[in-house]
Parts: sequence; structure tokens; C-alpha cells
Amino acid sequence: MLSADRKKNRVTLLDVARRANVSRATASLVIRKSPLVGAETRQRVEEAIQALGYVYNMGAARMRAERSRTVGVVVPNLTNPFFGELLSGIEALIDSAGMVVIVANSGDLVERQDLVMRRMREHGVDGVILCPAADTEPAFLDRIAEWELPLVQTLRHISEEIDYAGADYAAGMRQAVDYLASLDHETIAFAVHGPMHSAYHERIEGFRDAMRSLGLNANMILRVPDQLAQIADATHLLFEQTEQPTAVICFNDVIALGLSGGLYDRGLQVGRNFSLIGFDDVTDAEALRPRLTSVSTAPVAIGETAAQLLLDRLADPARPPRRVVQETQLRVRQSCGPATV
Amino acid sequence: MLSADRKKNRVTLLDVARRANVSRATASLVIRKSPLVGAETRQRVEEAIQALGYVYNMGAARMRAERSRTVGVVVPNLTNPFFGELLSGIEALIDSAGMVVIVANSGDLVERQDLVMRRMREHGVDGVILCPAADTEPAFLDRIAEWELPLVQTLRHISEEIDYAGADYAAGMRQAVDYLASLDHETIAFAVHGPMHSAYHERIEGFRDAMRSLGLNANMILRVPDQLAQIADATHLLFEQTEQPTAVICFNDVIALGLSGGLYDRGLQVGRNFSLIGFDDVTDAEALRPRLTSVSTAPVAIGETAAQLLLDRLADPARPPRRVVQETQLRVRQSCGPATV
DNA sequence: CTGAAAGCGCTTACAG
DNA sequence: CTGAAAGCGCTTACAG
Repeated sequence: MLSADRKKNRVTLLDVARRANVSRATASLVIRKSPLVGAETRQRVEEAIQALGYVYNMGAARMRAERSRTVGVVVPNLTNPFFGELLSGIEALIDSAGMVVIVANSGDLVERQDLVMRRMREHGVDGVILCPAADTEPAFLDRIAEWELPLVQTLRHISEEIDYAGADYAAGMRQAVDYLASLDHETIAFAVHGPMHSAYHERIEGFRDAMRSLGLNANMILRVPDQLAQIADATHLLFEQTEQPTAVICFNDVIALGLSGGLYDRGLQVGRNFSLIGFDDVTDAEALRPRLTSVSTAPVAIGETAAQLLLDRLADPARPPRRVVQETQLRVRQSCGPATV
Repeated sequence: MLSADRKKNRVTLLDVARRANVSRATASLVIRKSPLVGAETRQRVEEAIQALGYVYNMGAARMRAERSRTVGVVVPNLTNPFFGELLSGIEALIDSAGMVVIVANSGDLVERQDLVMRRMREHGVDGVILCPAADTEPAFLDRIAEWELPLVQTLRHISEEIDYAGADYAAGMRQAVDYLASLDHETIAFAVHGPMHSAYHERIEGFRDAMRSLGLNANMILRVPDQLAQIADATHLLFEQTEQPTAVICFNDVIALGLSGGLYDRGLQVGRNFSLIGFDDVTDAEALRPRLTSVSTAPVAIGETAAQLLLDRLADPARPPRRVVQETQLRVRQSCGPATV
């Protein structure tokens, strides 16, 4: 009954056209702001739209026009504030392009990612921005290319032939290492966790290269738990190495936050007895005590870039693929001090 | 050219039907898993789908069926981890119902919210979950009701006649106050910030009622900056009151994190010289030192509840409105100690 | 259980 | 600048 009412009441473009004494095609042109329509006609149509309370039906338009003004965004995790910031940047740009974003969570699982991408296709998104789940095969992206579904990779990349927006993680690592070296640290640990993907490897390699080029031991890499709550209790790992580190670089600020607590629990004073440096520079970094020195990767800006890449590709599907890699920035605060050996 | 190719190549239900030697209607029934189709016929159709690489066209289906399997979610902020967790809960449930979520950011601005809701309508979402922007007028929700667009409010509520999913903020405040009182605190400040909306007022009233019912001064409410980075510097406000508080309850964990730094900067030891209690219990609470005692409001669970309310309403548009208000839980950690006066 | 027909509300050429 | 016609790919009654 209800939906029957709704249907019956629905005012269509034809109703508008009739009331304005024009054809449906003309009314359609007015709505799409075509310059082909005369000012007087346009006004009549707009009045009719107002009077009738006409609502544009994207569903019908997309069917005919073969585009939906909809883009998909799939991320491995919605709970992590980092992805929230990324999403925020994407949404802002997509919105200002008059489009809308459909968001989905892959849980960093390739099977779910498969499902989610299929669903995106059925919903007829015009394109998708994907942070590929760990272990995504290149063949998966090839398949999407066969669908002719425009795609951009973000934060992690699998294929060189597909647009990518990210940050220069290796350079960020070099900034962190160089800074610690300038404070005379020589034995520096790198604490990592999480799944292994391009961003993971870039950070590891960045650390290694930077250490080696300074003639330092590049092998002190230790894995800590994924869950923030358990990281503090893994701090002892720092003190079970063959050599005693005086500083630790963290894969991300989550680890930095966790180790910061663990160091405190051991009675160490971060920035005095031990130096700690984070990665990502989430908002908490500034609020911590001592304030956390961290390498900023600006996720909001990455999101905006990813969205712009997709918009550009939609405009020209044939353009060559681009990689836009943002510079990172070291935010020096209080969590590092001179090496005291 | 490209899109022409795509169009030409598109395999439709009619192609599938022909290949399987059935009518289009029958093929449609198979896709929608209707029990009306015989097993042998079903299999033939499924083989044809496989062989042809048929992709279901939601756009066409939604037009005919008058529903889109799409729900809108509009939040005032995507950057705040709290909303990320809410969104995560919503997405999980909506996904498992075979639907998809369109997300939008109102920026907590009524004008943008207006725009965004209009866009949602044009896109034909089946319903929307809204965290209303501060200063949303009840008339705004009435208008949406006139659109016959199913709606559920979350975290904040404007109208009693519309479904709502939230937490019992007032009870949470009472838990915080009672706990501090049990440690003999008598002069307790309440630090707030942000826009004023139902959740704001509920916390304020919850604080006041709890304090008054213990015979304590319920008026020590102070506003701190919205931005985390600036909160620490507002800590002095705590020490410019007519009476000297021995504890502060924070409107949320962001404030708690900020004041925790500010207290540290003044040489105070949280949990010894001064007690601090947060609200929301974000993941950081456990990682801070001293560990932050906080009232948990479980945003993921609120998101799931909101999604379930919407699903239920979609199933029965006429059902009476419901309010589902989750219990909060006090997570006692290390940031509170006995009053030392 | 299956088929032929109508129609959802728009946009796109094509004429004029 | 405007109009008449066709069609996007499905689902929904209605017959059989």
C-alpha cells in the first residue's frame, strides 16, 4: 500500500514538462544545466520543479546514461583512525565532484575483498579506490581491469600499471634514521607488526638502506603484537638483543604509543634514557607526554590525491597510469634525546 | 568508443535466458533465488550465467523494484575515531544484509546536512542512519518523514518519534561520579567542549544529577578547546575555580588525553595528586600511562544497533518508533586515586 | 513451473 | 532551441 502510494505520488520529469509546457527532453536539459535552453523556458521549468516538488531520480538517469555518480572505497579496516582520515579526504573530494561514496570493509582478507569488489560492480560504481588487502594477487587487479572498472590503489600497491596514491615511506624512514643518527644513536631498533604488503616492505627497506648507508647495523627488526593493548608487554624484546639499542623507530604510531607505555612501565624516561620515534603522526602524537616525535604521512591528503586520480581517470580512461607519492615530514617533538651510552 | 564497446559487450539477462532456453522472467527468478524454478532449469540458467560472465545490474533492478539495497550514513565527522568505530559497526551489519552503505560527512553543519540528505534521496537510498548535526531542527526530520525516507537517529536525537540508537550517557556520568565519590572526592570538575546536542545535555544533566544526589557542588563545569592540541594549555582552568577540585571528569577521551598532558606539564601525577576520568573508552585509554579510567560507550555496538533498527524499519515501515539505549560501563584503570585534601 | 507484455524514469540521437 | 521516439536492463502481474 505504502509503496503503491509512493509510486502513484511520484512526480516525474514528464509531469514537470507538462506543467511547464515543454517536452520531457527539454526538461531533462534544464535539470542537467545545459546551455541549450532559453532563459525563459528554463525558468518555467524550474518553477514547475519547485511547485511539484520534483526529485531527480538518479536510478533512472544512471541506467540510461550508463554512469552512476558513485565511487566505491574499500579499506582493510574502518576502526583504525588512519583509515578514517583517508576516507575523510576521499569523501571531501568526491562530494565536491557531485558524486557519492560507497564504503566497504575488506577486513584485510582477500576473500572478502573479492566479494566486496563484486558487489561494487553489481552496484555499478563508476570506479573504485582500493587499499588492497595483504596478499592480494596481481591477477586480482587484472581481473578488475578486464571488467573495465576504473581503479586506483592507495596506501599499498600491487600493480605498476594502475594509478597509485601513497606516501614515500622509504624516505620517511630515512628521515627518522638520520635524525636519530644526528643525536649520536648508533644502535637503533625497528619495531614492526601487521600484515606484509608494499607499505610494509618499503618501510623495512627504507630503514635498512638508511642504516646501512650510515654504516650501522640494519638488522635489529623486531615484531610486536598487532593489538595496541598487548604492545607494552612486548617492550622487553628491546632489551633482549645482542646489542643494546638506545632508540627505537616504530612502524606506526600505534606501536609508538604501546612502547611508550612499556618503556614507562620499566621506569625508563622516553626522550632521556631512551629515544622513541613514531610513524604517521596521528593527532595523539601531540598530546602524549613526552610529546611524540613522528614521521607525518598525511592520510587526509593521500585520500584527496587518490580521489583526484580516480576523477582524472574517469575523465580519460586511456591516460597512462600515475603514481603520486607524497613526501613525509619529520615532526620533531620530545621523545628523542642524545644517545647516552 | 570505449563505452560503446562496453555497452555492446554487456551481457544481459536476455542473453542468459536465450542461452539457457528459458524466458527472461525465468532467468530473473533464478537470480533472485526463487523456489519456483525447477532444479534442472535453475542449473541450466546458472551455467549460462557462468559461461557468459553475466553481471547483475542493480541499477536496472532497483528501478523496477523500487529499492536500491543501499543505505545512507551521515556523520558529523569522519576523522574522529569514535565515528570510525560507529561506521564500522553499521557497515558490518548492512553488509551482512546484502546491502551497501553510502557514507557522507555533514561537518556538523545543518546546511551541508541538508545538501547531503537531498543527495541521498536522489540516489534512492532505501533508508538513512543519521547522527544529526548540532542545531538540527525537528522540522528537518519532519521533512524527511514526508519524503517517506526511513530514518534512524544515532548518538544524538532530535525527535521522539523516530528510531534512535545511543548509549545511556546520564547513567555513565553517574558511574563516574559515584566512583570518584567512593574515593572520597568531593570537589569534582566536569570538562566539556564541542557543539551542544542531546548527548551533550544528557552528560551535563547526568553529571549534575549525580553530584546533587550526593549533596555535592554540581556547578563546576568548564569548557575547554575543541582541538586536542590546545586542550593541555587549558588545564589552568581547573585551578582557577572558587574551590579547588581534586578530580575531573571529561566529556570524552579526547579531553582526558589533553588534560592528562596538561596535568603532567604542571608536575602533577595523575592518579596520585589528581584524578582524571575519561568517557567513551577509545582504544588509547589502555595504552596511556597511567592507564586511563574511562566510561565505555561501545560505539561499534551502537552502530550495529542503529543498523538493525533501520533494517527492522525497512521490513515494517509502520512499526512504532524505538529507542535503544546501551548501558555504559566504567573501566577502572589507574588514573584515579583517593582524594588527598 | 514458464512466457509475452508492459513499464520503472530517465537520456540520447535525430529531426525540425 | 524544442519535440517524438527509442531504449537502458530489469521485475511484475497476468496468463497459461
